[in-house]
Amino acid sequence: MKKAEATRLNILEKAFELIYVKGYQTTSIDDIIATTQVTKGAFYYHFKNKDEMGIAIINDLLKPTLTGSFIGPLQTAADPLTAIYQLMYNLLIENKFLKVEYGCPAANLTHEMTSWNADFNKALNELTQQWTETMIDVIERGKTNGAVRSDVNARQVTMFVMSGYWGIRNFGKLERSKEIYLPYLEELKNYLETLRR
Amino acid sequence: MKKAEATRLNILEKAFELIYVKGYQTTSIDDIIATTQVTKGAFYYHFKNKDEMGIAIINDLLKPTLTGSFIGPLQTAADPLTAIYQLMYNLLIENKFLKVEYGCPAANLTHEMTSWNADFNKALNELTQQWTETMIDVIERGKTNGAVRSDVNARQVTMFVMSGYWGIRNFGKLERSKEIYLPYLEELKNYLETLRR
DNA sequence: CAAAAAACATACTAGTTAGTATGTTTTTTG
DNA sequence: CAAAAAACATACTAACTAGTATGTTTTTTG
Repeated sequence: MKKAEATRLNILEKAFELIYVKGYQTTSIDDIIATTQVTKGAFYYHFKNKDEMGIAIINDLLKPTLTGSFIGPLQTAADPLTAIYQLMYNLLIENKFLKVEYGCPAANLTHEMTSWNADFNKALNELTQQWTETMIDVIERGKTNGAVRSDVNARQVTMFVMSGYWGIRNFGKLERSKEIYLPYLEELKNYLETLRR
Repeated sequence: MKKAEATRLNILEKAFELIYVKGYQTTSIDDIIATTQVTKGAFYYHFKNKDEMGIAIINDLLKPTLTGSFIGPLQTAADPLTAIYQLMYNLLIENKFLKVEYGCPAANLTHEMTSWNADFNKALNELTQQWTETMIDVIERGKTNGAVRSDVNARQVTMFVMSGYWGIRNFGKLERSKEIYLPYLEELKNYLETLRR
């Protein structure tokens, strides 16, 4: 039971790529088996149906990535405000995997699926919660060690910052150029400075 | 040529409702003609194809609404910072048409369509530009009349604020409750106050 | 009011979709 | 190494999709 795991992972990765670019609804099973070179029998051996595969993408691919690229950099940071800015800068400008014209994979799925699919909603909610709670913790830590003003509401700030991130991804899709991220990042920096003690 | 216009408008309005709730790709022509009680012949008399109808929804329905509900309140305002906050509050909390679980119609279409459909991209870009430019003007006006600090970068602030709006709509879809808007709105208020002279 | 154009109605088609039925091959295990 | 289970392969189906072909009805206009 080792090759089978590889097949499953291969399906998830290729399917994720297609869905990131084309959207979930418009990526067909036939698309997926064509690009994976896996037959339909193999696909349905590993997944009960398309939605189960979609949920698996969130839980088995996105969650670990989130932990690595989104959560790790925050937790190890000395100064929380700089860390938040640096994280956003990295995600928007440096990250080679996320493409400006395709936006944020998690945000895409949220937009497309959450209104009418409870399973996707649950999985994506957990994903988001994890990021949110981490950022709240980091800010609270900053309040304790004196880097952040003590009257700052950590949850409010987190919601505000994360909303900005998702929203600027929307602009990116419209403009199809990372240029559009720059004024956002500048103002994010200004805003974060107002929280400093 | 009066009844025909009514038929066309009826199609656009019902189709928009369906698309707002279900998404563009997953709303079929058959769905639309079923809820409008209009036959397929009538539909294709008014629209060359599905995409032409989609673009018409943006240009003939969304643009006028934007002008009324999003742009008007900004232009007539005395204090720009309060006006921006009030606009966001109204859109998120008071507005009876926009539902928290379905998000922002323009953002939904942007997420779903812009990556691969140039016509949708263009129409949605124009829509967004109109709102952006208005907000920039309002802030610049505030700088002139002394309500806003003169070192504030109006475009940066606009991008930052509008990103927040779109992003918090994402959270709303996940949480399916307007409660989630409140911490965002509080922090928006805090942020806007830092721009005051 | 009659001819012409506009507006709508019905029946159909070719392609695509998720999913299944029924196999065969490969791997594991006693 | 043989039986059993896991992993994969092929061919099919029923439902749905956007769009069309070919009508009929309604409205406009000279």
